[in-house]
Amino acid sequence: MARRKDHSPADLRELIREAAQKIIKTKGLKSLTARALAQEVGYTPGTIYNFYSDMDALVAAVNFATLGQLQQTCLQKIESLPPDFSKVRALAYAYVDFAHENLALWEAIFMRTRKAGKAARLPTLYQERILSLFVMIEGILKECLNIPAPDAKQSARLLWACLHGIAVLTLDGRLQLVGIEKPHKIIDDLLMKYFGIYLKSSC
Amino acid sequence: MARRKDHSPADLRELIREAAQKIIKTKGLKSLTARALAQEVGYTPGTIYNFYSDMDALVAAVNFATLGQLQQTCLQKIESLPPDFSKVRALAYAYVDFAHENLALWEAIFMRTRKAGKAARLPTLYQERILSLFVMIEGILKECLNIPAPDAKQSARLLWACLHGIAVLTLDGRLQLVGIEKPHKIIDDLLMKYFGIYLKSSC
DNA sequence: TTATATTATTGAACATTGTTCAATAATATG
DNA sequence: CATATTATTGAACAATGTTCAATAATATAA
Repeated sequence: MARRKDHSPADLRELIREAAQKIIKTKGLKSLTARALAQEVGYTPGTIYNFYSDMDALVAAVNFATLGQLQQTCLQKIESLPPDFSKVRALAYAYVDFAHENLALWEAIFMRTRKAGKAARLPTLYQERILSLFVMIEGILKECLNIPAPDAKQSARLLWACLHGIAVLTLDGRLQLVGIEKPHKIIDDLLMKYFGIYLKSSC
Repeated sequence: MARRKDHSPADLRELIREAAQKIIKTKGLKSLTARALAQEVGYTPGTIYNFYSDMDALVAAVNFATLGQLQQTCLQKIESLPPDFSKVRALAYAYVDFAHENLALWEAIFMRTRKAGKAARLPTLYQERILSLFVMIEGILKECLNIPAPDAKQSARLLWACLHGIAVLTLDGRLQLVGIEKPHKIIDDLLMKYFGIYLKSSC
C-alpha cells in the first residue's frame, strides 16, 4: 500500500475528522471548507473525498464524535455524586455547560444543512448513540428520584428538550438580550417545579 | 425617478423579502440564492444588493417578518379563549404548531449563519419584536394563572425555551427517532407539572 | 419638443466554494 | 528489477456571493 505520509487509512480518516472538529470549534461551521481542512491536515482537497463522500458526511462524522464527547463529559461529572436530586441537577448543568464550552460544535449537531432534495437518513450508529444518551438520562432519573419507569422515559426526553431550549436561548447571541436569568438558575427552577413531586424524602 | 417595472423602492424591497420568504418556506434556506431570488422577482442579482447589503441582511429581514407572523398567529388562536389554563395550553400548542407548519422559516430564525469574524448585532427593531413576544406570553400567564409578577416574567422565558426545545426534538428529522410522544402530549405534561401550583381554583 | 440630469437596473467580472477524476508518484509484489 | 497497486494530486467545472462601471429608463429644465 502506498502512502506519502505515514498514516494508515483509518488513522488519516480520524485525523481529518479531528481537524474538522477543531476548525468548527475554533472558527465556526462556516469556516470549515475543503481547502482549509486540507491545508490543516497537510493534504489536498481531493484526499478528503477519498474518506468522506461529501462535506455533509464529514460534518455528520464530527457530530457523531461530539455526541460521544458530550455523553462522556456528562458521565464524568456525575459519577461520584450521591444518587439524589443533586445528581440530576449536576447532569442538567453538565449538558448546558458542554453546549456553552463547545458552542459551535454543539450548534453543528442541530444545524440542518441539507438541501431540499437530499435525503437525511441517519446511520444506525448515530441513532444508537442518541438513544444511548437518553437511556443514560433515564437511568439517572430512576436512580435519583422516586419516579415510575414509564414516567422516567418520557421525562428524560422532555428534560433534554427543555435543557436544549434553555441552552439555545441563553447561549445564542441573538436571544441573550431577552433578559433571561443565568442558565443554572433557570434550570433549578425547572427541575424543582417539574420533578418536585418525585423528590425522595431524604431531600 | 426611473423604473423599469412599476414598483416603488419600498414596494420592491418588500417584494424581494416576500419572495425570499417563499423560497425558504418551500425549498429551504440552502435554496435561497441571489440568482434564484432575482429570477423569482423578475430582476437580476445586482438589484437585490441595492436593497439589502448582503444575503445575511436579507435573511434577517425575513426572520423579522416571520417573528411577526408567529406572534400574530399565536394571538389569533387564543384571543377568544377564556382566561384560564386552557388558554396557556393553546398558546403553547400555537407555538409548536407554527414551527411545524413553517419549519424552514422557523429554523432560519435560529440558524447561525455568520462567519467567525462577522459581528451579529441585532437591529433594535428586531430586539423589540422578540421582547414583545415575551411580553405577550408574560401577559397571558398573568391573566390565566395565579402567578406572582416576578415569577411570570421568569416563567414566560422558561416556557418559551422549553417549547423551543420540544419543537426541535419533535420536528427535526434527525431526532424524531428518539421515541418522543406527540408534541401536544408532551406539552401537556410539562404545563401540568410546571404550572400546577399556579392553577386557579376554577380548574 | 428637445436636451440634460438623475437613477434604477443591468450583466459582466472576480473570488471562493464543493466536487470530480484522469494523471501521477510512491510503495508493494512478483 | 519490473510490474501492479493505490494513495495522492491538482487542474478543471459549475455554482455561489458580491462589486461596479456601463446602460437604459425616466424626470426635469430649457
